[in-house]
Amino acid sequence: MRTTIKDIARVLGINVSTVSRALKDHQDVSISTRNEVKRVANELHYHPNLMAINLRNRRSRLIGLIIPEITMFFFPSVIRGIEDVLHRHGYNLLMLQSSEQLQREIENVHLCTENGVEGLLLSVSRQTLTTDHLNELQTLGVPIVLFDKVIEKTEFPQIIIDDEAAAASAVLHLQARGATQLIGIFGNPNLSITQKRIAGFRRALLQQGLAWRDDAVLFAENTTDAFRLTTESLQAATPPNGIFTMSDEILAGVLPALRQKQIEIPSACKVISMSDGSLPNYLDPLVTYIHHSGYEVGAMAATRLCESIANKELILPKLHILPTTLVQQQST
Amino acid sequence: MRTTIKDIARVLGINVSTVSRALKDHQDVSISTRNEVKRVANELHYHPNLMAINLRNRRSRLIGLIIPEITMFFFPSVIRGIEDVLHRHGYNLLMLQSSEQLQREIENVHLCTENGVEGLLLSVSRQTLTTDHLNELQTLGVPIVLFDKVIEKTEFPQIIIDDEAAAASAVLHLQARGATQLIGIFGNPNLSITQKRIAGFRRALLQQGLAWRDDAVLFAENTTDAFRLTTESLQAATPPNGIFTMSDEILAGVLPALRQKQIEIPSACKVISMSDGSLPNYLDPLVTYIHHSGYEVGAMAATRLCESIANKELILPKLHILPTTLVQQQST
DNA sequence: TTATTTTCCGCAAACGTTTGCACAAACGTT
DNA sequence: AACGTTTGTGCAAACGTTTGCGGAAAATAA
Repeated sequence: MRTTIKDIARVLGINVSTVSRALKDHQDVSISTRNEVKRVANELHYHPNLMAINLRNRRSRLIGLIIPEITMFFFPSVIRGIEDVLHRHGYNLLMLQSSEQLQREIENVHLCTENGVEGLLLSVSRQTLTTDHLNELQTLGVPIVLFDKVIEKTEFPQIIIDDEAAAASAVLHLQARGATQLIGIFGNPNLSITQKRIAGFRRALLQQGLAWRDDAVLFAENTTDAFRLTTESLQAATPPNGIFTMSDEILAGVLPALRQKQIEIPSACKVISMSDGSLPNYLDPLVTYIHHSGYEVGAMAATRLCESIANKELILPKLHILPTTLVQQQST
Repeated sequence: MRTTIKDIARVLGINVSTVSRALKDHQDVSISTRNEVKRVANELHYHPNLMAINLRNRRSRLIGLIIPEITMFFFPSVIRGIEDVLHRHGYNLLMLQSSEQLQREIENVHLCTENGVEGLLLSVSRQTLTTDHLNELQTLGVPIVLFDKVIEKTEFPQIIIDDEAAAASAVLHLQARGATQLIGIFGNPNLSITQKRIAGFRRALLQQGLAWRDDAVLFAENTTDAFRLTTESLQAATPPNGIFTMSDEILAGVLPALRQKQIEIPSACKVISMSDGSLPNYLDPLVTYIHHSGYEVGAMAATRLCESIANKELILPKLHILPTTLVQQQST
């Protein structure tokens, strides 16, 4: 049985309230009893019961994190950023997976409500089209920050990057390197992150007077999809000589497809991706990418959340846009 | 303000105890009031306060997970396995990072204690040499399961694979393919996972009468280390023609080093790794590896933990050894 | 009718804390 | 010596639940 404040009180023959105050160095308690209390607390290996404290104080020091699925792509660094910041602010992380299912996502939001999280970080599932399921939590005064996989139709604050510009600059880079027939492979089209990258891709293509192919914009749900789409694309009448991939996950499918078709990079086909830079370093060839830091996204999302909890302000600036940089590899 | 059971009671002019029972379809409450209660609960968007429930019931439905650092290697799939199983058993995950620091790990164990976790899953940090810091939690009757990064000197149950055999079979495979000068690159030598793989590597080397080089066993803390060590090794008088890497993280450093030195795989140098199979699929060339499932490790660890919570048995069989399989790639 | 059982609900204590308030003892002031 | 002040402690309520127990009203049995 865990030792409680009561046990300490009983041992010393004093009241629990005195023990409680002594443990937090309250001025009302004499130095001598404070020391006695601490001594006994140590001897009995006392640990405060957070459930009781939280109930009493109506706080939980818990932040909910809901992500579609924890894959090796992008999320590990995001979570690292989140955990670091939350730890620094004294919060703990309740991690939930939606497994790309809206139903699970909704359940998880409820779990967060019931666990009394003080804030929620959310990256939505593939099936999520609105943020209606967040309204109740918000009504309760719990701040919510969306990051990375966000959707367009929502008034919740979001941490993202300048997707439009990033995608556009990727196109410019491909063109500068001599690519003329471009395709872009994208993820879930519901996500605003995807829509914006498509927009940037398309805008740059048109502005630069580049060919607009039927298969200019492709959607891959995962790495396998990306592999298949790339392969198909390469079999077209005029195969692409420039490929933009919007994520590591997609890039991971594109490269093997090119390799299998024995298409040389970058001579026969240029490739550029958007990435947080972890995977591309391990691939061959080292592909050029628009770098956006997953760690930064996570850290920023967590920071914003903590601030908004501290200030009790629910109305945050809607968007927070993180910078991106071009990481040019010699080989591409 | 969240609506509570009291609010519902007040609205209906009945006692909270009746509401409580009604909500869980207790026989003692008439069908009609049960329905009334549920109706009002719905209208007021009632969500039970888990902090109160947990305090009252002395349970938390929380499982602590402490890992050194959430990287893209191995842990994502482990966490997926853990989360899936825990969710199925109605548990939530409290995720803590030790950032490879013993101090943080100890703090995190305390956090687990204070949050009243009902079980702990632990993968130790680089600095962890004993499991003394777990004793207190164990004394409290909280079951603990170690997985993957475990240490030798401990009586806690562990989920691991047959590391010795796996490493040995890797050596056999390299030899069968014609490699004669073998080196192995390993991770943290404190971990029993490392020690066992070294043992297997060494045993097979000796049994097969293969050359024992001064640099046969190397230790890399991370990918960068692995790159450096490989490069150095290749500059030796007799460069290796077979390399065994004990993890994806190391493999990710070895391949670029070989590539930079323009050493052909597998003609000039054979490579084999141990992996959960995610990364190797994206690398070029596709290297052969001893497959062990991260998902399985996580799922098994979580399953064992849930069982042991359910049965209130703290004494689990010490080791649980998961199977491995050789995944042979055509190219190597 | 009366006696017995069943049905339904309320009371109150408990889980481990925190905190406003009351109050006794010791102190300092005229 | 009579009065305020400070210092240290205890009492009790509260946070939102659950649950054993008791008992009134209703239903059934005699």
